[in-house]
Amino acid sequence: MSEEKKSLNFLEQIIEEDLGNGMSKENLRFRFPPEPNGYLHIGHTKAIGISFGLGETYNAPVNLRFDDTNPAKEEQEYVDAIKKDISWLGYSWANECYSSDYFQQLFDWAILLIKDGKAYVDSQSSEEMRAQKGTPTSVGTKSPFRTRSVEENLELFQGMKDGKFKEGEHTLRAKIDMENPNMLLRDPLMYRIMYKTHHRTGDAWCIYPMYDWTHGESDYIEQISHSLCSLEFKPHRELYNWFRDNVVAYGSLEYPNPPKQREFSRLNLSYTIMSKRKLLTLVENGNVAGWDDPRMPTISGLRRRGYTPASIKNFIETVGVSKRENVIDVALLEFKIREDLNKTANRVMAVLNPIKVVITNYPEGQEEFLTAENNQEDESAGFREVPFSREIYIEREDFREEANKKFFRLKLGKEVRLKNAYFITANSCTKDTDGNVTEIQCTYDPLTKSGSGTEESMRKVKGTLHWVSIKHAIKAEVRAYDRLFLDESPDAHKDKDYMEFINPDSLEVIAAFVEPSLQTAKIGERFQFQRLGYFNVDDDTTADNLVFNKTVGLRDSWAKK
RNA sequence: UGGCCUAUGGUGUAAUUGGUAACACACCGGUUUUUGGUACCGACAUUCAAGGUUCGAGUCCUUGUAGGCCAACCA
Repeated sequence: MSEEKKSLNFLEQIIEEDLGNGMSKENLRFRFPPEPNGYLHIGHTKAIGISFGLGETYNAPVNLRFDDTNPAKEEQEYVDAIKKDISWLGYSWANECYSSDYFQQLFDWAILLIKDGKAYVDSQSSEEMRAQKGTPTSVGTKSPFRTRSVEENLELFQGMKDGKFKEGEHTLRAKIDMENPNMLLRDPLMYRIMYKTHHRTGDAWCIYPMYDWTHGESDYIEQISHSLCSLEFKPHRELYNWFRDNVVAYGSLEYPNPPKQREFSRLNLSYTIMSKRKLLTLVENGNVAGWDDPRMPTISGLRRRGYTPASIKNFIETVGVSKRENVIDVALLEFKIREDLNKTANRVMAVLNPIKVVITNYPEGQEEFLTAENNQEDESAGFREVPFSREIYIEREDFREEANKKFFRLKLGKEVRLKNAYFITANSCTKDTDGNVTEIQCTYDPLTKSGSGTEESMRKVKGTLHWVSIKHAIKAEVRAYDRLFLDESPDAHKDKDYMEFINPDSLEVIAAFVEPSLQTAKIGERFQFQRLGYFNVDDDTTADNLVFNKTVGLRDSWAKK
């Protein structure tokens, strides 16, 4: 209704232009094409958000295609994890596709290219071919096998497929231009021999197609209109077009619409890395507990950490799409999860670093249940009862024997409010032989009960503290996380390895006390521990061991001093 | 001694396509507050450089400068 004219990003502009030039809206089709060789991370979310987002805005189908042309690196485990992550984000694909479904079609087209003199079997070693390839500043030279006859090429290629040769003995190459300034056009490899069992095709094939040959033709077969990928594939576009334009000659009846590739910049996040290979290393080195370790920038890690799909989608939307290199501040991601959780997470009280408080004028043995609002941002969240008694825990850092006026919390002779309870005044404290405070003696004012409406309860005090009743509190393990790397761009240093920046203190395990209502908390459930941050129940939780992950802290303008 | 791509506040993204440079985060300050949270208000700060075209340039032209990508039988 509101015609807030949302400005189009450059990809949307391209699509609008194509539509304006006569492309039918029904022909719009996108795809997200991960290689199942690792887990998806927040960087992939950008690509997912772009393609699936375009699918939503144009009501066009989006395929999930596994680019599974290298059985040496790919596994079913990753296929399953990727599907789970995309579903969790809330996207659904039109078709679940696999590049391996097209192996036969690709092979047939390769034969036609050979017959047309556009591909040949090379029988050199990879070293020899690399030497002939030239460099970015010097041209390449032709392979001695480049002029093989069509008949010989056909026979050798069939032999490759039939398993008559050893790995490395022959390859199939496109015959393009060894002197092209774009090195990808210097007779790129189309097939290599590989005796590896594929997670889907088993041992049916012993030659596997390369990325460039496979990807564009898979787009073509699926009739993808806009094949969107990240910037590093820009040089591949020429090759993408070469294969496409040659194959269209063979397939235009069955596949009328040739696809086109466009590139956008990938997402980088400060204080973390976004390389599957490097993330794998963290897992294998034991720097983290696994791909879904809450410190990992993987989707499964973020999920376990307590991030919501909505917060991640909002993040991606805010980040935008362009063609320039960028590093997004993690603070934006953190803002997005706080923004979401502030509205949806119920508030509870938990004490992470306890110190005992005895309310000396509260009758021994007495207890009462006080009414607490679950979420003042959401009226439908309702209320709960929290037990109060003579002995409670508060945070150790919420008490000082003496402090200046800027310290709003408990100090000797001063009054503070206990959230949802009473006002208390600190009168004295007990210390151990080292001088550490072990107990604080306070008195409470019975007339100040929260919600009682009394004049006393309306009194203004600067500080409000959270607390738990010692008798009623339950123990919980809290895992607090810090950033995995201490450097803003850990893998952007030419002279230093990213491993040098690993934060040795990225995980802190805390024995905490939480209010009893949390006894029934379910795995995955999210809460705000008041004044501390947002926490969710970890997968490791068992009947007798409650485990929380700290998703993110509250914004804290006091801690900054 | 190559080819391609990109340059807008600290970070990212916009700018009706040549017409007042805006939005979000971060940072700083204030108001409200039973979370030092939230909400609200305010401040700071920007077109890579130099020329040129034009009444008018972030946008067009020229020349530079800086950064990124490209030499795997990986994707």
